[in-house]
Formats: sequence, C-alpha cells, structure tokens
Amino acid sequence: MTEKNLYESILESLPEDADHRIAWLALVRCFSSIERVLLKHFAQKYNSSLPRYDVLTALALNRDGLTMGELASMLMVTKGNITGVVRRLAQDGLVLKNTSKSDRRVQSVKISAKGVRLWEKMHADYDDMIALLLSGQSVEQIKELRQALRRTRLLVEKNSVAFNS
Amino acid sequence: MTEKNLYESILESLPEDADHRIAWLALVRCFSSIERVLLKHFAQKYNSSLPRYDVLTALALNRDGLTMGELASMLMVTKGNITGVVRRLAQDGLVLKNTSKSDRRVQSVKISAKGVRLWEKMHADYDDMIALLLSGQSVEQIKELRQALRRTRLLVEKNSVAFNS
DNA sequence: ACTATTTAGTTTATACTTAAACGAAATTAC
DNA sequence: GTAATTTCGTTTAAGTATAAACTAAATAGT
Repeated sequence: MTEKNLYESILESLPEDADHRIAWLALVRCFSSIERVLLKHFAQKYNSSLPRYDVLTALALNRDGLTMGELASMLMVTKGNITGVVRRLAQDGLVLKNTSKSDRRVQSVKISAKGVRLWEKMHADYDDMIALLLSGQSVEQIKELRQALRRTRLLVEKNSVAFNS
Repeated sequence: MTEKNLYESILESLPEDADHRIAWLALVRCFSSIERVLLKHFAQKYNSSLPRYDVLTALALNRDGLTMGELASMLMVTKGNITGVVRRLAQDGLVLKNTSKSDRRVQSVKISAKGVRLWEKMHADYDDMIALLLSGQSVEQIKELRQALRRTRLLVEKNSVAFNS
C-alpha cells in the first residue's frame, strides 16, 4: 500500500501544456530530494541543522564578525529568527556574542575556534555530499543545469518586482 | 549598508572548478527566490501556508479521503506533522476527519465543500504566479530546464541509495 | 536641551517540522 | 483464547520560522 507521492499525483492532474507549472514541479522535486539527504546526514552526523550551518558559514566567511541585523539580511530571515539560532550556537560555544562599544544596541557575533573546527568539517562534508549526489552527469550537463537555473532565477527576480508592492 | 547575500559570499569563496557545488547553489537560489514569492503571496492573500495548500491538494486529488498515514507518506513528512496541520484545517472547516468504522485506529480525512472552494482559488492562483514568475523563457528553454532538473533528480535518487542505510 | 523618530535587537504568539515516547486497536503466534 | 507484536495516530520536547509588539539606544528636528 505505498501511495503515489503527491508530486506524481499533481503531475498527472496537470494539462500537458502547463509547461511552467511542470518545470516548477521538477524544481521542487529536485531540490527536495537533495535537501532531504543533506538534512538527514547533518542531523545524524553533527546533530546540527542547515540553519546552524548557514550561520556558521556566514561567520566563517566574515571573521571580523557580523551584527544580528547583518546575519538576518545575509540569510534573508527575520532578526527574531537569528536571535534564537545565535543563542543556541553561543550556548554550544560555537559563536561569541559581544555588545558593540560604539553602539550599545549592536551585537557583534563572531565564530569561535570550536566553531571554525566544526564548520570546516561540515563544509568539506557538504561539498562531498553534493559532489556524490550530483555525480553521473557530464561537465556540460552540469553547466547546462547551472545556466538554466541562473537564467530562470534572474527572470524570477525581474518578474517578481511586480509583487513587492 | 546592504550586505552581500550569503549565496554570493559562498560563490566567491568557492574554487572555479567546484561545478557540483556551484550548480547546487544555483538550484537553492532559484528555488528560494520562487518559494519566497509564493509564500508571501499565499500568506497575504489567503492567510495560508504551503503545507496547508499541499494537504488540500492531496485531498482535492483524492476525494474519497486519505488516512493520516497516507497523507504523511504522500507529502513525505512525519505523521505527527500531519496531525497538527489537519487539526488546524479541520478547525477552519476546510477538511473533515472521521474515525474509520472498520478500524478504529484509522482516521479518514476528506476535503470539505469550503475546502474545495478555497483550494480551487489557490490552485488557479498558484498556476498564474508560476507562469508569471517563469515567463520570459522560450518553450525550448523551459523544456531544457525541466529536463536538466529531471535528469539531476533521477541521479540524486540513484546516488542517495548509499545513504539510506 | 528636549522631544520625536528611527534603529537594533528581543520577546511573544503562532505555525511548521522532526524524533521519540506513548496509547489504543488490530494482528500474529502459540 | 491469550500473550506478544505490529500498526495508527497523538503527544511531547526541541528547533526553526514569521509577524507584531516591545525595549533600549542613538539620531534628528526644533
């Protein structure tokens, strides 16, 4: 009694000429299938999550530290969200949080030595996982995928300006 | 003081030959840029979310009803997750939940008339949004995108068997 | 100076997500 | 028929996410 997954049901219900909708479905399925593996792997191996990895990455690439607002802006999430993730990372000793001397509203967040060690392991592992999951395509095919995605994203960003009102 | 977003920082930090990693980054960016617009639109216009839409879609395509377990399996989420989403949909009168007569453990969930009306609006709207966001590419380009994504997903599913241990 | 406004970050309420523990019901083993 | 096991769904605890209300601090306007 293994049910059809929702994607396949939707695909069957869609008219043949719903090109855009079908392409989006393909995008969701491809993204989700990769994300699922990454999520499970990181949870099992590092007892960690992608949001934590993302914050560590931002801080690893900005060793002078970032403010809460800068983190929120870079990760495109709310500041309230960052408050929670950074608090938990700080509890685990992976980041350090200090009030700025020049402006007491501002928090400066830096990755700790322990954080760097963890991040380097996760980062290498992440690369390996992606390389393994995507392997089997030629260099040209990978490039074609990348260019189609880039072209699409740029159009989406252009087309979505209408919605940002 | 608009910070670079994380994607661009990562891209700069990556070696030129990290093809797979760069393709994955392109996939994440493209997916996220579309998802963000959909999320905001659905939240504003319907005070609803994608998980709610997904459950309604599954039930709209299966008018005889689905069990909690079938919903969880189709949407690839845990049963605990479904419990919550269905409870909120039922509170809003969008779905109906009844204990099966033949097996009192089993819940049969059906979409209500009100649920169908909402779903039909959301569904049409969803299609329109996707068509609008992806517009500007030729039919061939859309097809190329779709095929590259399909090819990639099939490889990912093949390659990830190694992780399902 | 002093009031008003803006800015930075936290808190709160709610929703979504998982894993794991749990309760109830059905099935299997004997 | 009873005991053990499996199955279905809920509950719980914790993390992640948002929007909106809030606090504290800095800045602007006068």
